[in-house]
Amino acid sequence: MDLVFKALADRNRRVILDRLFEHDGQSLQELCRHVEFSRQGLSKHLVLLEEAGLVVSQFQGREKKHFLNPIPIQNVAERWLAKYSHAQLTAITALKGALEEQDHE
Amino acid sequence: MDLVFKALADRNRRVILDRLFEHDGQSLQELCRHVEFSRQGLSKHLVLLEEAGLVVSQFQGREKKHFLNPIPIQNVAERWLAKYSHAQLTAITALKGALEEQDHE
DNA sequence: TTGACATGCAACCATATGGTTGCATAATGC
DNA sequence: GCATTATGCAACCATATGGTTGCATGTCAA
Repeated sequence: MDLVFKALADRNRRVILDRLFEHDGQSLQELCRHVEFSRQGLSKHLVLLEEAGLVVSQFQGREKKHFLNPIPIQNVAERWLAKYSHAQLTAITALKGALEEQDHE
Repeated sequence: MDLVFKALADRNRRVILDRLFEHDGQSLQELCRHVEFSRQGLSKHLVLLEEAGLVVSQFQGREKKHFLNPIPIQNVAERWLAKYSHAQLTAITALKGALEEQDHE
C-alpha cells in the first residue's frame, strides 16, 4: 500500500492516471503528447505506477499499451481512507473541548 | 490537494494519523512514545501534516496538543478517488480486448 | 528563582526523487 | 536491407526528503 501512496504523491503521475482514465490503453508515445516532460521521464513514472499496480502494460508489436488498474486505489479507499471518512469533525469538536477546558482554568 | 497526497505518502506520517485517530489531542511528547525516531523528526512530520491540514494543533501551556482533521482526507476520497472507485475492472477488460485484437491479427 | 520539562529553530547529512542526455535494441515499412 | 519509430537502460544532476544533533526559548513547579 505504501507504493500506491508514494505513486499517487506526485502530481504528474496523477495526471497520467487521469489521461488513462479518459483514454485507456495508450502507448508511451501517445501519453507523451499530453505531458510536458521527456519520454524517459514519463517512462520512469510509468514504471513506478506499474510497481504500485496502478497501471498494467502489454506490448503490441513495438508499442507498449498502458491500462489503468483501479483496484489498488479502491483498496486504499476502502481499507485506509474509509476509517477517516467516518470520523466526522472529531478534530473540531476536540479542539472546542480543549478550548473550553482552557476557559475553565 | 497535492500537500495531502504528499503528506500521506510517508508511512510514518500515516502511523501518526492512526495514533491520533486512536487517541486525539496528544502532545508532541505523548506521540513521541509511539514512534521510533527522535522528537525533532516527529515534529517535522507534524509540520507537514499541519500544512496539509490533516492535523490541527493548539497550545495548552507549554504542551502542543494535536488533533486529527479528517476533512482533507474526505475531500481526496470524494473529489479524486471516487472517480476511480466507479471504474470497475476497465484495466482487465481493456487488456482482454487488446489480447483478443492481437489474436485476430 | 531556579531547575526541569516541552517545544522550536538551524545546521548538517545521506539518500531518494524527478528530471535530463546519450546510446542500445527491437519492431515496422519502404 | 535500411531508415524510421518505439522503447529500454545507464549515467548524471539538482533538489527534496527524512533523519540527526545542538542550542535557544518558554512554561511549570518546588
